[in-house]
Amino acid sequence: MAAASDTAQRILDIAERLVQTRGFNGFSYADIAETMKVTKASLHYHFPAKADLGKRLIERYESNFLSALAAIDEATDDPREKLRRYAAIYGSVLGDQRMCLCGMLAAEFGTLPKPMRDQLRHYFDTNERWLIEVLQKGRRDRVLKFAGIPAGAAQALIGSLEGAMMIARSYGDVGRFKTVSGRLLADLGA
Amino acid sequence: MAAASDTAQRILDIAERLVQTRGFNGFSYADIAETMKVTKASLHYHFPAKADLGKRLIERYESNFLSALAAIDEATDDPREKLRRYAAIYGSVLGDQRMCLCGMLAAEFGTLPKPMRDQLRHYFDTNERWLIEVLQKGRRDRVLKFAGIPAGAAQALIGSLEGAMMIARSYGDVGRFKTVSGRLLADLGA
DNA sequence: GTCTATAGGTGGATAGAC
DNA sequence: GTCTATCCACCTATAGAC
Repeated sequence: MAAASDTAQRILDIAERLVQTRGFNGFSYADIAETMKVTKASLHYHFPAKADLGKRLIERYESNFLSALAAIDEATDDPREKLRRYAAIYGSVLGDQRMCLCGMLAAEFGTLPKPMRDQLRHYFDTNERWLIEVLQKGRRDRVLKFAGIPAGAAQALIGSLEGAMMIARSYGDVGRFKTVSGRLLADLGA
Repeated sequence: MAAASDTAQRILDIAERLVQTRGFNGFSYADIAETMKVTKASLHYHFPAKADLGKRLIERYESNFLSALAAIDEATDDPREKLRRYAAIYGSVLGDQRMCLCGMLAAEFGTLPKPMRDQLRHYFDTNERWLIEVLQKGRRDRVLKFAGIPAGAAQALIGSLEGAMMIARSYGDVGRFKTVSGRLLADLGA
């Protein structure tokens, strides 16, 4: 994978925030151009079609998210603490007035081009795999508890955090998310 | 509240499905016009601005949802059974290839006109109130269990169901939702 | 890499005839 | 209530000069 240019990165930064606040169908090249003080045509040099931009957004988001998970793995071995930090990432995103990029895109799934749909599922898959490992180890070590297979618990946690984020934002109330998030962790024993 | 005309109801029916599948920013008057075999101008007679249409959509959705909740209250007194039926509503919507109208709008919150935002919160509020009553009675009768105040458990349940729905749709997999939904109910003792 | 200019299309919305 | 006709703003995207 070639290193993306500095300009391309700035475009992605701005577009990312726009998707996280307004959705993929809620922003345009004009919004990015205005913020960057360049013309729309320049943006098309870096990302010919909006679908290209969208796909790259998910790829980069997943890559950054995986780095954050790796950092958690470096910082602690305690499954409970890992889950707490995992949930804290969502909380900090919401505190920054954003939604999860992929939660937003999941809502717009019906209008997304195929490459973006595939990339989106890939994000949730890798996310789930990391959680499954944590949950498995946690139950083995008898510090976490949950019914059924780890995959089910992982899917429930991801969905619950995404949904809680969405609704909390409708109330402009991060505390509302933290409360729900705390409950979910407590149920798992974290 | 005056009875809405038959035509207005048909418009709302079609628009509702469009929002549930594509989002409020993902459809246009042209989409409705095509399905109904009328012109866009005719639609504006019934709903002058798209924001009017959107607000009425939420009002009607909430009203219908409340009727469904009333039907549950008529059908059973068992808090566990009430929760099961509550979750089953979400499942049947997803089975019909739709998302919850208000879950979709919550994702698009950042782009919604103020009247729609207010109506959306009102939907979640009434929803939460019903759940709180069920949860309270359930705990009093020792058939449901949950930590903290009922409001927290209610908010967690709503958010979790909405989020699980979103992600399950990305996989085109209703079973995935049912699994998560079943876990959530089991955690509450239902 | 960025610009000007523009194409070609679609968005929501209105005026006025029927 | 529905139509034709139209407005204007905005959208994604491209051609070609610099």
